Amino acid sequence: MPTPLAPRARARLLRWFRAERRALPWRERRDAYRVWISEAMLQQTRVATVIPYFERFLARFPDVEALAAAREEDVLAHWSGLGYYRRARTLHQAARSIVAELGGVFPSTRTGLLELPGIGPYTAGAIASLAFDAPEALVDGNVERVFARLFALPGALGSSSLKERAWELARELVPRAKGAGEWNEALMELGALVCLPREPRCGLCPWEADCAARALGRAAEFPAPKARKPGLEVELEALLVERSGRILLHQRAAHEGRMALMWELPTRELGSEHLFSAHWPLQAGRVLLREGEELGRLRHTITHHRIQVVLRRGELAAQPRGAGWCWATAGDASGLALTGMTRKALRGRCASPLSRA
DNA sequence: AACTCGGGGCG
DNA sequence: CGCCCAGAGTT
Repeated sequence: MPTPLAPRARARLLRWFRAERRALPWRERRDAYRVWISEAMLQQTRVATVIPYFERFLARFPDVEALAAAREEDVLAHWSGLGYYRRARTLHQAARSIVAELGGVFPSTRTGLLELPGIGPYTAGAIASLAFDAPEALVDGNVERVFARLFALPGALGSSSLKERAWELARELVPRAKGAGEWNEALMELGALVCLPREPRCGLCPWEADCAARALGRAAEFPAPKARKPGLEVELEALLVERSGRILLHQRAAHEGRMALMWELPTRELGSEHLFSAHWPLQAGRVLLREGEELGRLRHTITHHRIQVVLRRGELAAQPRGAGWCWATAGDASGLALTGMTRKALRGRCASPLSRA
């Protein structure tokens, strides 16, 4: 198969990247641990969102041993607000596996990396190439979009056909000897800075003359948009139970699909859909809570649910005891693994902002 | 192959 | 308000 991209074009991308690459915290030093944490956080999450989380996380868990030794709840607390909390759990499990089974040494091959929980095809390629400069390809949303335009590939964004074709091209194009990491990073950076989803800045692009979609005058039309379902409407009721300056929080069960082990205001779902729990959290089968006056409403969106939360004052019918309940001050709350919804509900009510030190 | 999982920022 | 983001795991 002929090389789909001329050597001059390849060199043009690298020249562009060396001139334009952003200074990002995880680019300061390239060890496997830092690459891994940044890649895990960056899954489906914007760079600007990740930066403060990355710095707090690295300060608290500076290496894989520190992460492995931490309690899961502490890891979750440092993830609170980032979303996709399974990432934090698999990160923690993988750290323990690396320390317990691999002597604290990071796998340096794609196949070795794929054995670890939370590391899929993209992240394995990223760690192998960025941290170890192994000749491994990667395809993320940026690369998929760049290739869809550069080669005018058919298929919707995220479709298996486009994704598979993008992986083939990525494997063909990645440097065999050295420089795989820089090449991969340059591709992603081009997607992040120039080959933007809505309005590509073709005038700034090192591949403007090479781009098939541009030649058709339809760069912005590639890739085809993904079909999306409308979010389901959900109405929740959350209770603010206060006692001597503290707020009652409830911890979601470990087996909950969503946001397991995260802390939240006691919550139930109104209406009949029951996409969330329809009842107040119980203790030994007993109802502990009664709802009082309405305090306000807020909107929150999680993946496919559009949620309206009615915030009410709550009263205790019995004394909550044992694990799964806590009385938190504003200060405590900043160190807890709160759900985003609870964080939002408490914002402005807590004396100090919920910034995690 | 289709679904699920958070949350935010921007046009 | 819709769209998309340095995806992975489950069904």
